[in-house]
Amino acid sequence: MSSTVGDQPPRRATLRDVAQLAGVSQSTTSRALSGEGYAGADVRERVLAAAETLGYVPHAMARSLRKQDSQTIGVLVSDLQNPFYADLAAGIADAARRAGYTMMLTDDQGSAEAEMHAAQAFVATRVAGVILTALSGDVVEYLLRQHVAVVEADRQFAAGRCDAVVIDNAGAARRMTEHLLELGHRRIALFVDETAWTTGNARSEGFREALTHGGVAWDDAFVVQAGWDAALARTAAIDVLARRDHPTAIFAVNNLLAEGVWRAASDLGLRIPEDLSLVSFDDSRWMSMVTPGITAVAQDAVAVGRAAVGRLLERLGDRGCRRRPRWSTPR
Amino acid sequence: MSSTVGDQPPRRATLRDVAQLAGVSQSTTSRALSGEGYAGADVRERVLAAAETLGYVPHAMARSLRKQDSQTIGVLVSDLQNPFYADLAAGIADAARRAGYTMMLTDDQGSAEAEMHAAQAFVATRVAGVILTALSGDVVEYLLRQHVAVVEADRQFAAGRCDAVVIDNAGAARRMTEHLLELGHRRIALFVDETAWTTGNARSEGFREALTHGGVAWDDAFVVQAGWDAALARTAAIDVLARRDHPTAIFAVNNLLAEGVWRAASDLGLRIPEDLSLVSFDDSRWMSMVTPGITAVAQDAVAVGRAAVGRLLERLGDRGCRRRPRWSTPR
DNA sequence: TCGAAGTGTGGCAACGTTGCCACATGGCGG
DNA sequence: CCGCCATGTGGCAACGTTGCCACACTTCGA
Repeated sequence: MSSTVGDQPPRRATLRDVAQLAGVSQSTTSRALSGEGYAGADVRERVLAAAETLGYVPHAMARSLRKQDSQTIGVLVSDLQNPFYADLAAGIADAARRAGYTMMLTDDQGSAEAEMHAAQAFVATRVAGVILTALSGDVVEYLLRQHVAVVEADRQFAAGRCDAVVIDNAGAARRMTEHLLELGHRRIALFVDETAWTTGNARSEGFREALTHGGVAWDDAFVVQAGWDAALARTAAIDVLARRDHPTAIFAVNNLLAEGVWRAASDLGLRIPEDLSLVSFDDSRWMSMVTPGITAVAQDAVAVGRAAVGRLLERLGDRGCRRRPRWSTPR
Repeated sequence: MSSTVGDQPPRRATLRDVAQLAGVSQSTTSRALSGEGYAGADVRERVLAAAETLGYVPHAMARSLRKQDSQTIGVLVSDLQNPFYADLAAGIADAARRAGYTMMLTDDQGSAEAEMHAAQAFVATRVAGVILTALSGDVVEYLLRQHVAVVEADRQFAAGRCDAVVIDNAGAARRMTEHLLELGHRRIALFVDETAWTTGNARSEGFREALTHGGVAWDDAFVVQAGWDAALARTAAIDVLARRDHPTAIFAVNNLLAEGVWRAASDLGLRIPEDLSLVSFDDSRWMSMVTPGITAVAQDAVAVGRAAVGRLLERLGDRGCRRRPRWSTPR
């Protein structure tokens, strides 16, 4: 009666509003909607109807604040434009959604500062956990100090201190190299990104093992630090391939480097695989389109993402059995 | 004195803790940290030191709840594994980070249900705004009913009812088609995804305009509803190209369809561009690698993403001039 | 007939912040 | 000498939820 006469308050409906409309207390309304605790059948019905008419959507932040837990996981990858990370993110998104979690996603563009910033944002949001492809151990240490559940994906900096989902990089690299040796190659170059990362390191290891085992001498000149993008790799590859005793095969440890090498070969008029064999980690779509084909270790990044979510949920003690909310999805 | 003797409470430090350690009230602590309102120089220093030692990170949710605003934007795209959407997301992520916002990202895998679910999650989180590539007008309507600021990207379902960032699809398609006509092509097929979308529709329009203007009769058989992925497009293309009066050029309205057509041409042993001209929307990396090259409308999805964020911030009345927090980034 | 259990419901505090207000100083002019 | 401003600081309520507890009513067995 004495209320203001504003036509339509642009304010979003709150639990209090629903309670008032249904003519019951907030406590009861909460119980009716969440399905925890007693609530009479008729009351429940009235409450649900009221919620529907008001278009009530519970305030996730308020809920989190009160319950001291969050249904959000933080995800931090290196570069969304790289199909490997995009796939990883897609896998995480899918699994997270299924488990009733939402995903807060960022990429650092190889910048440690951006990475740290993102980590802080995750802590600020009190995410339930974080999945990341780190640039160094620093962020992971920070997150662990903040008691955040962390799962490392793809590469590992804090082995033993938190969960990780990684593939057998050394083994795959070894098998790949053995394949090249079987084809008769003796001068094989390795294009590697970041040896400080477990991926680059393990793949180098596998490569070296296979060479040693195959009785091929290790040649430092054939290990190329090819930088972090296709353009740099292209330049580096042109250099290497222009040498007199150029390699007859190149092993690129990721899709970007493979692209660079491929372009370099194209620049130089080299045919693959006649003039140069090219093998790679990360099976990208273009590899099957490009004229003669490239052999690649198919890394199922989507699966890695899903697995990472699985690990994280396990770690959180959540068995993935989330209740569905009671109110129906709006039309 | 009478406090419990737990060694290290795993509980995260709160404003209250910082205040106690600094020996001032919560109010003062809040002011000192946020930089709003009075705070003596010495007090400020003590508070900052206390925050540092405790590793204090402000609780973003509590802040949002109190201030009734959120520093998060919701982003909903169709498919993260499609480079177009990945780029879009990357652009959004970048611009959002710069403006001090965090991003909540999901993809619906073409599922309207997943889309609606995500929209509800956004509302529940009380995001500041949403950027999306919608599947239909329903989600947009829902979000608008909930008074959420919405920016449509790539395609538009609620024209005039909310902001949108779209390119001149009709114009670009027209110019592309004109190019083909100039090359002498008269039998041109259009591979289109979803004519209910403004993208597909406008591109079809531009195509039709160019044909009409160029005096080429419209042939329904040359408009192919090619489905939503490369595999379907491939099959469809094989069908079309096997006809006696097969087209001499194909215009694919997106990168997936172009890939399908390219593979079909490859299957049939057709050379591009000698036997078949292929033009496309979305300039993907593979197009420049694949042997003879494909002409494409380079859509800068990253830029679209950035622009969408710009629009959204404008809409929110935020001029992008966010204050940096006072505490330094942890080591 | 009375108490105990069973079945619902409401009151209230708390989660971690912030912003309004009131209050405590000190220096100053009237 | 008193009141007033400027400069700081603390108290308190509120944001929207949830969960504990207390309470009211019904039913039932002793």
